[in-house]
Formats: sequence, structure tokens, C-alpha cells
Amino acid sequence: MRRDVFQAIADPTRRAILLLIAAQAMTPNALAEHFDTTRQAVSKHLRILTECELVKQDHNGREIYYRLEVTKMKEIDKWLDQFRKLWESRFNELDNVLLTIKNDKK
Amino acid sequence: MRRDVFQAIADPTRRAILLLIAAQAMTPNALAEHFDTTRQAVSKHLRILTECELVKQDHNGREIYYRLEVTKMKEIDKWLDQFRKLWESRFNELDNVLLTIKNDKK
DNA sequence: AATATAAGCAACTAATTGGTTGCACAAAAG
DNA sequence: CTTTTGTGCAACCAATTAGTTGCTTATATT
Repeated sequence: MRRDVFQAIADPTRRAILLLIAAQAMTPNALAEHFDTTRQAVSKHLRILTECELVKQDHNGREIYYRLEVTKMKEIDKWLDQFRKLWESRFNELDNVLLTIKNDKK
Repeated sequence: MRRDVFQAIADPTRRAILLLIAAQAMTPNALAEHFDTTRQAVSKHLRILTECELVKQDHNGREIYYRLEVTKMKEIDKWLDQFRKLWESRFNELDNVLLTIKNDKK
């Protein structure tokens, strides 16, 4: 099972779920009300999000509250870090041109 | 065609391509050498990356150099911004507990 | 104890995905 | 002008995905 964070956030419904529970932990039923699908479909998304540890469960009787696991979200941020220097540099465009020219000479 | 940035970076090969061309613009052939697949497969990935505007082409004779479009990468960063405040706050964990309790009372 | 509610799991299905091979076309090299 | 090289595109295929319906289990409610 290839459950990585990037594959998890690829689905728009899952991104919406993450946003919702970021504001407030919710049960599958409560979440399902926000979408045009069945509760089972939402449940499946939650399973995927749980498997890659983007969300955690808080059991409360027969209800299960899903909450965002912020730590895992940082993983995406960490990946972005590799590119961040590129857009923080105002010479970004120029760099690319120079690299292309250099490559041409070979 | 549902070509959004998140779906594009879901594939590990595409993420690797982005990293490679971030360092230096490259042709499909040059890129394919880095992977265990055919040139056509890489070409397909490049098409997807082009469609969602994560990469741009620089034509040079019959060669096509693909370079990273940093602007589009910022879109992911912008999405992350919605969550960033959560992990920048040291009270994050506590917040979630309080929100859950609040929800219980209803 | 009987019923209603919350949630997970399994089987099935349609659509999408990542890969392949084969072909077409344009530009460079002989 | 013919051949080689770089690339894109289409057709096909196996695997995965997102969704469905139906069932089971566990906790509340009456």
C-alpha cells in the first residue's frame, strides 16, 4: 500500500476533510453532511488519511472524532523547502536561463 | 481533465522530475536517463506537469528543455498556509481538545 | 430486552492512472 | 537527399481509485 501524504492530498474531498477538521475535530457522520457522497465514502477517505497519519482518532463512546495531525502536514512543507529558495530568489528566472545555456554547450 | 497541482505531485516520479529540473532545465531524453522507465512514460509525466503549468517548455531546435515554473509551486505553499498557523502555535494540541469538548456539549 | 444510531468492513463497479509498444513528424547530420 | 535523433501522440493494458450497496459490531436510547 503506497500511502504517502502526497497521494492522500491529491483528492479534493480529502483536502476538504483536512480543512474541516483543522478547524474542529469531527465525526464521520458530521463530515459526511458537508459532502455530496455517502458516509461510507467519507469513511474510506478517513481510512486513507489515517493510514498515512494525517489524521488521528479520538474515541468517545461510539463516536470517533477525527482530528488533524499537524506534524504530518509539515512533511509537505518540508518537501516544498527544496524549492522555496528558488522563489525567494529574485534571480530565479535568470538562473534558469543561465543553466539552460550551460547545458547547451555540452 | 482534472489537472490540478495536487494530483500532479501525487506521483513520486513526477516529484523526482520536478526536483531534477529545479536544479537545471532538462530535455525529456536527459530526464528519462534518471528513471527506470521508457522515454514515453517520462514524456507523459511532462505533459501532465505542463497541463497544470508546473513546468514550461523552452524550444531549442528539435530539443525541448523543461523548466520548473516556480510560481505554480507557490500554490501548494499557499494551500499549506491555511494549516501553518496550527503548527506554529504551541497551543495547537490544547486547541483541538477544547474544540472537541465544545462539540460534545451540543 | 428491543430498537436506533455510529461506525467499520467487504464485495462489486466504473473511471482513472501509469505504463507499454508502435507510429508520425520535424530538425540535425551524413 | 537519406539517415539518425529528439519528441509527441494514439492505442492498448494492468493496476489503482473513488464510489456504491449491503452487512456486522458496538454503544445509546426507549
